[in-house]
Amino acid sequence: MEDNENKTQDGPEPAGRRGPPEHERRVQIIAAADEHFRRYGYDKTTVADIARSIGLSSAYIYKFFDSKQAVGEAVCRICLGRIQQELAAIAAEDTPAIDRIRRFYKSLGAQGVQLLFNERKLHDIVAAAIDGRWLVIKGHEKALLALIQQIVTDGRASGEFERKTPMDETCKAILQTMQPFLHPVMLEQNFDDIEENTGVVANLVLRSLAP
Amino acid sequence: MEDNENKTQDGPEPAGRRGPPEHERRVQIIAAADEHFRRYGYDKTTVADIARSIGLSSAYIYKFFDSKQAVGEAVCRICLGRIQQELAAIAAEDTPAIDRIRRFYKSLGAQGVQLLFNERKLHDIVAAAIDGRWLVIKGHEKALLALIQQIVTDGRASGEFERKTPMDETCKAILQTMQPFLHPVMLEQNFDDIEENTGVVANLVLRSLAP
DNA sequence: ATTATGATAAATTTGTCAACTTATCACTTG
DNA sequence: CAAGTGATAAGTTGACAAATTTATCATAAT
Repeated sequence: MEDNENKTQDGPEPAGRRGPPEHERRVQIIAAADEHFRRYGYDKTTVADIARSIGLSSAYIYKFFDSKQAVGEAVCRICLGRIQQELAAIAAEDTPAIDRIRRFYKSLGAQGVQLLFNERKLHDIVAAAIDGRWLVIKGHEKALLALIQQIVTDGRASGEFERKTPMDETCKAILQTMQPFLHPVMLEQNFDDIEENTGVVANLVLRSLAP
Repeated sequence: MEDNENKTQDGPEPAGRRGPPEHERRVQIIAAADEHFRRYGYDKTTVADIARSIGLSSAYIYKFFDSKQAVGEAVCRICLGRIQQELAAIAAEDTPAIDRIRRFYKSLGAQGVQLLFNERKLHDIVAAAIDGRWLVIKGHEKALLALIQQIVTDGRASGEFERKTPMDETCKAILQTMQPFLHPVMLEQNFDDIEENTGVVANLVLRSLAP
């Protein structure tokens, strides 16, 4: 069946796991949690709710996850994974790196706003994840950094971008400039001109990358 | 005596005011509020606390301010005004615009961290102001934008910076890149490598501004 | 007129305690 | 032994009355 939605994801093994790593139940739990979190929000769904919806006792959930938060992280990972996937597709395109940078910013902003408006409850979980320093977030940033590096590397190879600045510094700085479109709190505040802002920042970054 | 601390500030008249604009009592109220907010935080100090500390009834406070929030905005304005002052000094320096940009970022980050660690209660008020969309914040951003424009204009005149990109776009984009060092929530999350980050972003922006 | 207040309605916060939730563990079932 | 649960301690939340706080107004003093 269609399992591994978490492939674009970060590091080796997700935190908060417990028990058999590859297990049908684990998948079911995450799916049920995702559904409940989406509908009622993280706070309002109890572990018992999740367990009940797949006909289990809540105790059994803890055979697979350390805590409710760990389930939250798993759902969050999937959510961020979807965002990463679209961005990864852009990064991997066979188009000028300049275009990819621009589209990267646009997609980031658009997906952020989409989450904010159409999947508010998930947006809230991501916000909670950042606030609570859930480490799924570190993974997300690492993933973005890798995608940025991919584009910059290509751009340097093709002669579109300058080659003097240390790759690391360039990528770190670019990631910083994405914070306004990445961070839920910022999105909530600036959603009204995200489109314009992604545009002008992408332009600034591109001027900066020019050879 | 030493009154007008709010000179570097934003627009014409601060919101939430009421009654005589230039009045000794107003100054006293703000001073008392500043002291209480600093020590006990915005939430924990009551209008009565402020009034009592200058020997007035709380009703009289409302002759000068629309609401407790309006008093909060006034205090917030002074706090942000101090930050603006330091930044204005940098913007006005007679040094290469390149240096000023770099120092602008550094100062922004340093002052943000300083507020976070040494004046936590004021930091919290600024956070509340942003969250509640108090309009003192819009004023702050406007002021920053003006300072950025000042530096960029100088840099263009001196030949340090390129002249093609519309001034407006450039400044807006630069302000966006400052969000990670400007926004209290971001500062709380990234304080540990603010110094490095202001550095790399300033560098990125300077490469972008290069002619 | 300007400076100032007490009384007061409406909104918000605080404190309390019962109900609920999280997480563990010893235990059962197939 | 892998799959699964009931009982339960510790921690958290919800409901709701009491207390406090915000904000206004009519009125007094200078």
